[in-house]
Amino acid sequence: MTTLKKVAEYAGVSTSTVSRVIAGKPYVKEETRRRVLQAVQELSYSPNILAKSLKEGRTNTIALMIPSIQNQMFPIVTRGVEDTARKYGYTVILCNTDENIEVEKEYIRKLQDRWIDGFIVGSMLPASDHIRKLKADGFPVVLTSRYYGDPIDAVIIDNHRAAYDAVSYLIKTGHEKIAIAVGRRQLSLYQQRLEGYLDALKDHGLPVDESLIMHETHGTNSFYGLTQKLLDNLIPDAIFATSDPKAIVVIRAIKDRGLRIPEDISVIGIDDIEMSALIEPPLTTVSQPLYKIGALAAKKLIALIEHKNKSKDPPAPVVDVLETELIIRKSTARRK
Amino acid sequence: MTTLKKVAEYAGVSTSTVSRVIAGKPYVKEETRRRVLQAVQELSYSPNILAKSLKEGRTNTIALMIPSIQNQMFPIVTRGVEDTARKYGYTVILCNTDENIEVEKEYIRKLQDRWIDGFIVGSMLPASDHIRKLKADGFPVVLTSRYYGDPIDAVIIDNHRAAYDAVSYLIKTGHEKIAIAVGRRQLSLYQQRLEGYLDALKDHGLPVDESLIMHETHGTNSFYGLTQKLLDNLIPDAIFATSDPKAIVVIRAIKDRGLRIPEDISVIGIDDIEMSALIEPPLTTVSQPLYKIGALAAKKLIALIEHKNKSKDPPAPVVDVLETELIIRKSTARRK
DNA sequence: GTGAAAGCGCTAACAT
DNA sequence: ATGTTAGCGCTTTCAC
Repeated sequence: MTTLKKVAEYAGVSTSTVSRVIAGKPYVKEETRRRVLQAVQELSYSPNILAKSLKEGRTNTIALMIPSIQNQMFPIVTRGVEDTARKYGYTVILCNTDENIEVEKEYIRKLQDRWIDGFIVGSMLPASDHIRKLKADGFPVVLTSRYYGDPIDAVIIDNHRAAYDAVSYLIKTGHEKIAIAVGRRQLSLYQQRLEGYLDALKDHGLPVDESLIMHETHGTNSFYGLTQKLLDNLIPDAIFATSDPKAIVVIRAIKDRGLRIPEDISVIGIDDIEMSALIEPPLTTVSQPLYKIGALAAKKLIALIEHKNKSKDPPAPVVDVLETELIIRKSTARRK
Repeated sequence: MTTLKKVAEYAGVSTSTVSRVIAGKPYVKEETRRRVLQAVQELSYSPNILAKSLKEGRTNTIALMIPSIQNQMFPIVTRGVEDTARKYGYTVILCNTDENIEVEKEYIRKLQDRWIDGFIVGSMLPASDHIRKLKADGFPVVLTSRYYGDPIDAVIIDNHRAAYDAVSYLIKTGHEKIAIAVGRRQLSLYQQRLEGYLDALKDHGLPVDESLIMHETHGTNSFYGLTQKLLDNLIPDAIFATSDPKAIVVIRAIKDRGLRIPEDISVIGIDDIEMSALIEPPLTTVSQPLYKIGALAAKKLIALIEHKNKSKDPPAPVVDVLETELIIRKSTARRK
């Protein structure tokens, strides 16, 4: 283990001089600098970040909290975060919370003790008061995807509008009996998507049929059974899934029932994950810029962190709403 | 910020006593212990892990290096790693290398400076000498998936056998013209899977037809074009994809050609990722225990780390070969 | 320009 | 059973 001290001895200077050279600070004679650099080279010294962090009170590490990396939305978001973090010299710690608020809390506690510089939270629940406390305690926090109106920076999409666009498209292409697969109601993003669906129906003069509304019971896969049950009673013109993973399960259920997509039933989703274009039929969906969401969240968080280092008050939170786009593929077709 | 010292003053004892109590060490009078715990409570003290790490020379952090979390194999492996790490009190840093050896090197350097306790490497390339050096320098390292016979702990599957099983199954169910989609040759796991294919053919008296062998050119998606080109010349009985993501692309290409699966062409893969059961038709594949691979790798790595703390010599590396299993679904059908 | 020395918060001999 | 003290490796005043 080569330390600063050894380099100093080797170069015949003091540790503070070496420190200055390493940090690229001024007020070092050119010749001295050269000698130190030489020593660094020859001893192949590299600084101990831990000691540096202890001294400086920051670790250049951020945490990314998500429900689960197995949800296909998150690998892309994660790449956005990680690529950006790396670009700025930060490392990221990945935390899967499984929607379990206790796991989330435990992570927060542990990471605070580690002096994590900031948090990107994609797993926020209405009850996640520990996240709010984090922010209130002055920790840099950026929310993604899930946002409940708190005074915290966030990167989201307009969920109501994405759903409204999807359902309007179905209506305009002649669908009338439109079912919906809604995710957990406690997540406002699903609540908003449900409302987008309801409003689209209303605005186009279509009635709301409660029996066409499927509510998630226990995970995404529950839509397999729910769809089967729905089909026992009636065949809708279309099913709007409030996320692509749900759409994929819905499609599986429809096919296992011997029905064709889009001939018998159209299916539309929201997300545009990688698989959406690859499944059969390729899924019509409203894309959200997942990579960009991650990248922007990371960028904002890092800005917050650097700002904090200059010890000003935290700036007023800003919520970025990114654009979504309807991607028409083969899982929907004109009716009548 | 509450520190040990403040707790000590508050409780009217020395810092070492507080340290002892926190660490649960013996030789502390029951009443003193209670008083300290009380102080810890009231000041809501929690230790600074950074300082502790600096002192102890270990960080309870491990790095997981993978090609990309966007490759659908890795979210599952990652969950295995992370769940296990958390259970043992470790945090994991996620590193996507994009198969870029420079990125890998940069990560290693950065993480060494951070005093990462150990590495799980799922991105090993034949040229990854920096990983070998890591191990040689005494760092705990565990390899997953990719293994080139180095004296390093590893968790892998028998690739030759997995491929052999897949192809043998095709042959036994009447397929003769069997094409193969082979991943990058420089990765021995694909080389081995190719050999498994070749040997299965040989053992069953089938000829090898070079024109049936598709080699990956630039990423998984290149198999879309390769498959199309293959189908221009001939329609094989089956296509063996050396991984499920490749199988999914191959299926897309076949369908876009207007051919049916399995009626016209059977398709078989290796992996059994979550999507494999959901696509149309559900994919016949040889499953590998991805979660278990991650979990076992983490467990082994942690054992290595704890062993190292007792400062014995590192134990001889052991390579664990986990079982694979043929999962028959709907993408293959009996011929003739 | 450069060096001495204090201290970030903790642990672990060593003393008592 | 408890306290004193010397670092872990680094940065940063403050002198010179």
